[in-house]
Amino acid sequence: MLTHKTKVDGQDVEIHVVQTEDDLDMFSEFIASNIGQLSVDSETTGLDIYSSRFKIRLVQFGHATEAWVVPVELGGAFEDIVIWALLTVKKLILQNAAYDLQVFDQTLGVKQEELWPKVTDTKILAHLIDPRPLRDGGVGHSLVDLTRFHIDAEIADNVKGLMKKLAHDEGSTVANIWKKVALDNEDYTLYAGMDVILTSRLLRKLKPLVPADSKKLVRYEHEVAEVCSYMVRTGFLLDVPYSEQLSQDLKYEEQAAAKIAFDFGCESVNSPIEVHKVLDAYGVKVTAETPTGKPKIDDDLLRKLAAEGSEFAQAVVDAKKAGKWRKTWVDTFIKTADSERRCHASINPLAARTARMSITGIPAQTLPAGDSKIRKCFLAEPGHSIVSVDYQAQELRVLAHLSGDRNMIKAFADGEDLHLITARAAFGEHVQKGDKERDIGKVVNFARVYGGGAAVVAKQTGIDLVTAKKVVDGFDKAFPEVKVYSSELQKEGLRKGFITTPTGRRVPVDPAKSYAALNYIVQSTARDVTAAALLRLHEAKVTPFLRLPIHDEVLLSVPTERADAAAAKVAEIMTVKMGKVTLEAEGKVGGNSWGSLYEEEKE
DNA sequence: CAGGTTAGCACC
DNA sequence: AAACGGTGCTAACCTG
Repeated sequence: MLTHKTKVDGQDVEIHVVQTEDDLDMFSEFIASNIGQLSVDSETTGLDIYSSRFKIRLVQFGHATEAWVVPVELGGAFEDIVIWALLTVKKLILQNAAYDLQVFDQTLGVKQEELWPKVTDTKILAHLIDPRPLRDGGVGHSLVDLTRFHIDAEIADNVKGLMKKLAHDEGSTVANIWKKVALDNEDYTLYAGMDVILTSRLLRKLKPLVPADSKKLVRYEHEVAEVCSYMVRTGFLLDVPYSEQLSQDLKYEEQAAAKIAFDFGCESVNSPIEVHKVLDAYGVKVTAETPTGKPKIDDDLLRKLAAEGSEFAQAVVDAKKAGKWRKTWVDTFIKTADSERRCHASINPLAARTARMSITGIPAQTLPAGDSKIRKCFLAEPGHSIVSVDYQAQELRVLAHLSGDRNMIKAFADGEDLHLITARAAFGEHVQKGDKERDIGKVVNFARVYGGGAAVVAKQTGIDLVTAKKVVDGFDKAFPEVKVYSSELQKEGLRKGFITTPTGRRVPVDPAKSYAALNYIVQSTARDVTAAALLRLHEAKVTPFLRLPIHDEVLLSVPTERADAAAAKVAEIMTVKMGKVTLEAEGKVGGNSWGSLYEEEKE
């Protein structure tokens, strides 16, 4: 057995590294004498839990002054004892539990279901204390960032530097070192052991910092994380032959368009500098600028030029689009699919400042919605249909409730068309459903939720600034209490530096952007409506059918013969009353692919 | 040259 | 008086 002795925050700490089976007796004594609570972490070959090459290497247990590192990669007794320890310790502390619990599930066969009820996740606590990432003025949520702020900056840098140094020593990179490094490497085991010691210390520091209002969110967020983690484990079935064909078709499209652009003298369509060079040579003046003052070459400009007959601009648009669709979507799906053709998107249930979720790996929140091509890559299970259940005008209904605006509440209660109301307040009572004035009303309704004004509306709709102002005023006239509520909220944000949502969540408000307070509370409350719905669906045993949450929507795969009934049932479970406003969910039943819900957009 | 930043584009 | 909120990913570009 190897023992590292070092100091954290001025205190002596010991990290014991199990090397032979003889060391396991002492390890199990450590577990037995700390059976109430320990922090846990694992080291693995990478982050691709569901790939066939993925392996677990080390598992670490520890408290504030002592850690044990077990080389589970060796299997046998090392693996057995770790499984026993995971199941035996009564409370487990982890930093980003969803990751390690999926690792244990996949590699050791310890089901997540066994462990979630006894987990405390320091990352969840950190987010409830301050949801901002480093770049937005927060302290970050990674173990290193949290250690730097709450424990000791030097230790944080040392730990971070350890793997960097190791990668350098071995002639590798930080991303690749994890699978290569020797299991008993001293830097590696020191790093591994330090992680659990720091996690234990973090829990102590973070617990008292969770605001009193947010305390009730602690359990709730662990449960949301749990349900999301099950969805990730299930994965989404990929139509591999279709995806491969689509990838080829897109590649062909991209190359054909890029060839045309090349013949105009543009070597790379993705380089704004290159594209500008060609446009400039043809006498096109670009007036719009990027934030750093360079000519702005975007889709808006290129489409305008294409519409005026520019073959070059059209080619650039086509090549860029085909390239993005292939590289960002289709090829990523094919690459990440496991041996059973399933894609496991990774869901971060608590991501944004507002607590909105984010989905990475397969960026499922951002697949093109105007064309079914990309979403057709994903399939319901054999014999199943895709079902989507989404909240109707979720954020506007949340706004109606929060602001208490009588007109808005009444409009929703009577089933009236909110976009029409805004349009009529601006343009007069003659506006009808199909009119373009109603579309402008819709843009204004959303812009108001986002904190946008007349300039934004003008740009988005193409109408002039004066008319845009008129419609924005129309909104304020139609729903006067929204403005009152917004300014009260701004004041609160400026006074306290944060606002508190109805669930008790603190959302920091930047003094230079106090107008964003309204959007924050609406977005965050809407997120909690969907998150709470996930918990009710889990309670109702729907989880095995869930595929993904997408903001105001939940996506499922359900047996085809029961699809209509299931969609109705899920909608019923999701629908909820908020004061005088009903947050109504509506189910849609599709065919075998996700894309089937996006075909032949009518109207 | 790895890793960070910028620009652009996909969504709610 | 006005104020566009939140995300992820890629290629190109920049920097230590």
